[in-house]
Amino acid sequence: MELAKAYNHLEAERSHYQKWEETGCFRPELNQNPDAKPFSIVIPPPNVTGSLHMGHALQHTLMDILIRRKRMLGYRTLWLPGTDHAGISVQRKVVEKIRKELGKTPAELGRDEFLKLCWEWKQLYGYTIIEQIRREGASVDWTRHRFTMDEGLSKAVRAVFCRLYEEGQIYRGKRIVNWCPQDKTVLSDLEVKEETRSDGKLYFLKYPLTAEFEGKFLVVATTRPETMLGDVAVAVNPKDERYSKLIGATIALPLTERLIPVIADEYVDRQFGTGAVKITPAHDPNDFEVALRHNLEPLLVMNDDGSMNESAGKSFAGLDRFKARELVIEKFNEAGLLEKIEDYELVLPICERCKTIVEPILSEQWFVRMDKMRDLALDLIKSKGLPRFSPDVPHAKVYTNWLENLKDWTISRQLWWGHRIPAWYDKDGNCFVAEDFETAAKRAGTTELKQDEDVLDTWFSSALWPFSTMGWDGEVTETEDLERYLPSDVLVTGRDIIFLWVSRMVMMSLKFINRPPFYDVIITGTVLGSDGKPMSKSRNNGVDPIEMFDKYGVDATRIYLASIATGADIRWNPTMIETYRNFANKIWNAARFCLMNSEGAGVLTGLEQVIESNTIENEDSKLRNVIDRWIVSRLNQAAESINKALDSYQFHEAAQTLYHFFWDEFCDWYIELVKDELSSEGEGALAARSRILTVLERALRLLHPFMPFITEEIWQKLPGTSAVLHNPAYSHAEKSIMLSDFPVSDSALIDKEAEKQVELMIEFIRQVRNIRTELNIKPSDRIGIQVSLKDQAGSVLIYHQDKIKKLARISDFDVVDRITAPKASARGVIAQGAEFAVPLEGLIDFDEERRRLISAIEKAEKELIKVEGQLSNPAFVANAPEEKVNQLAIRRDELKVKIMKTKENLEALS
RNA sequence: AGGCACUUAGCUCAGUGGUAGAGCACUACCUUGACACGGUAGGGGUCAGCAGUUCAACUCUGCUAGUGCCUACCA
Repeated sequence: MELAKAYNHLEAERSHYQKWEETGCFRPELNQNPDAKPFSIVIPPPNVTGSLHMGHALQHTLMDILIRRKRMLGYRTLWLPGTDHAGISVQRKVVEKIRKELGKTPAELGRDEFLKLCWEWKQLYGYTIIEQIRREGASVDWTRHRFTMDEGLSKAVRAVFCRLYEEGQIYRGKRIVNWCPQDKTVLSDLEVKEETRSDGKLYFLKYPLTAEFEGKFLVVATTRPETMLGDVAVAVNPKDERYSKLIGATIALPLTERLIPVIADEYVDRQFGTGAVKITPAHDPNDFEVALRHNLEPLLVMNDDGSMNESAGKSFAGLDRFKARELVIEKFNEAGLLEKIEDYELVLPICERCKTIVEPILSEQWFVRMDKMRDLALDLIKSKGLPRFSPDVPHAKVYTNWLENLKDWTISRQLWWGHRIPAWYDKDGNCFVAEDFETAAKRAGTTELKQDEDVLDTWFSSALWPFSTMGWDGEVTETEDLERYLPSDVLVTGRDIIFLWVSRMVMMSLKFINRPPFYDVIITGTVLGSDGKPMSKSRNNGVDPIEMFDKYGVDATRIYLASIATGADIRWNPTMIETYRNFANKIWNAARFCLMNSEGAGVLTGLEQVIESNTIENEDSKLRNVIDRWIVSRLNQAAESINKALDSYQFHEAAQTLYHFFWDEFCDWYIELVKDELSSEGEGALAARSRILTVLERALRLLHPFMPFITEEIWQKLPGTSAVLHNPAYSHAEKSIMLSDFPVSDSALIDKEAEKQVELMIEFIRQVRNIRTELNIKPSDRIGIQVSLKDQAGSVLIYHQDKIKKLARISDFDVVDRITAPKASARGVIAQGAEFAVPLEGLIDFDEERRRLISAIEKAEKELIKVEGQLSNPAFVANAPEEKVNQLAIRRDELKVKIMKTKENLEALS
């Protein structure tokens, strides 16, 4: 079997995913072990708005790594996929589409027609996203795919709404809410972002007093002068002596015909502005509270599109709020009532999605009470520490603090696309909440009912996602999936939706299922552009994951993403993805080499066979198979470290271990050290070929969760792979690396002695190579070498001298008791008392060699001074752990020997 | 305004109470039958600054300076 010279990722990616999906590899039902432990992840459903971005690719990669590894370990693994209807985002897109294509507004189209177009949109983009998730290699169970507006999930939404309403946890009321005049809907606090404007202004308006204070003014400061049209009072602090006489006085509100009182309220800060505050209860939450306390009627002066309404007066009605602001100032100025305008840095609330300035406005909406639900979530994290956030700092604390200060949740939205609120009104305005029209009608005693026009916040259905996707719909409350997979094991998501989503899933699951939705929450960082700023269209610094897949391959992109995911923000680094593309190529070529030399060989089923196959009686097998014992030991340590890292969600550590094990240890040393055996004609060649195939195969298994495609591509081609290598739970299934048994460390195969001996060989080869380079010896020149060795350290070098000769390009390897090489030699000292000399008559540059030795002595002496300094410190010897002291003492002796021998060499040279 | 995080080689970033690491970039050499998306050998850092705890601090504590993020109803 021969592989192409370079790895063609596109070809591999095309074929394997389809095969996996078709053969049911992603389904938990494939697992035939009745006692298999479940492991589940529910995907955060991507919005059906457009296409996936790098953040998705990152999160999906991490989830897939966890899932694939657990599957290979024999868990009954479910990764449940789905998509979100994303109410406001999709509605905006469709509104834009019909405006462009039909020149119509939603109102002109009508609700039903508009919704039809929304569903068409969902079909199209939902499909795109599903295809992209496939492209990522995500091993999700597509047979369980859910959409937030599927019938069952919608039923769950209605059931939850009704039950919370019946319990009084959902109510309808008039509150100051965040209003987006562009989207014409209310927004929850979490959907409102802030923008600092340094060019803001603070306007000081003079309000004329009446009656006994005729001719006097009260000056108020405001950033939104147009709201003065809705003023119902001016408030001062009751303790403010400047104004105490004016409390109870009347103001003739300019530009209106209205008279408003001066009132006293603790809310007013005497230090700020003028100490007098205009009270606009319909357009400011604080003012609303003040008005409630003083029994003042709010006056709404704005329309839902941000223009002024009739109540604002004839000259303002219909004017946009910002035009109205200009006009108010102009008129105040004309009347001599504008005291001054100051520059003022202000923070504007803006709509998260359309960036329009949000208007606080009095409106009737639906809310969920948060006090009791909040306590459910708080108890869970305080008493059981759930969910466990990773990284724990700072998220657990931020989450807890947020819950403690939680306010009621505005759940109605003035949209059409979404779950319509299951509330009906009779002609007298009485409200009937029920799961369907028939029930509502029965309760109302009439069918003349009108359903609430509004839909629910998208996050309402998302909050039910962990259990609604598993079949819970209020009527059906127990399913096999729920029993088995809830709580799911891990949630992988971004920081930005801890409050919006994570907290609400916790509350709803506890409330309705009486179980947490998940145990662990992995919070990933944000993928930033290469300029260090968040990726965005306007900055043009976005990186499309699909383009990366095409250019570098899915596997390279995946392991790159895994290698940097620490929970901190990630700056997109184009050179790193290239590094991992190169890594994929390295894997490919290593496999290519192994396959070129696989004649008659095959993967061995047990790793211990790698050592056994190189054990021959009546010979010193310990020396013979030391290199195999070394690589098997290193492989086991890699497996241990990878498993440990993934158990604690340290993906980058696992990625690094894989990279260095495969490249540095397997390719650079193991392959090079055994190369000669593979191509030999001798008896041993076959076994050696099987050994290298086996080590490669295990390495591929370790790599598979990170790089599913290339590993499957190669694995399928390795001679000797079959379902025998599968985890026992999948022994019946068609062969695939994704069902193979994930390597776990076998302590019996960890061999420190072998590691030490091979390290000695490596160190020896390195030193000889170093001498060659430093003394400018041509690569083509073979050199002779004299070696003086001690004990068994030496026996390894002697036994494997042919390999050493090849790798260090040595012609003669003379083992001697004492170095007798001529003066004109380069010398080296290695650990364990071994030294060597390279006689180089005519080639050696004395000065060069002297410089080299002096530099080596200096380096060692520098370290020795440090080590001796520490050892001669009585406090150190007394306080430091004995092991540390001993280690250092050994190091001191080593250094001393090394310095002494090197000095001898230096002397011999002169 | 509060809270949190970050500051390590030219660049992008790992990392640990006990001799500073990776990738890229850099220098020199190499068409060595897996791989130039490669190989070999190198150079390069008083781990932001100051002070403290400790036998020992890049690692723990405090302060300072920059940078970033989150939360908050101040007109």
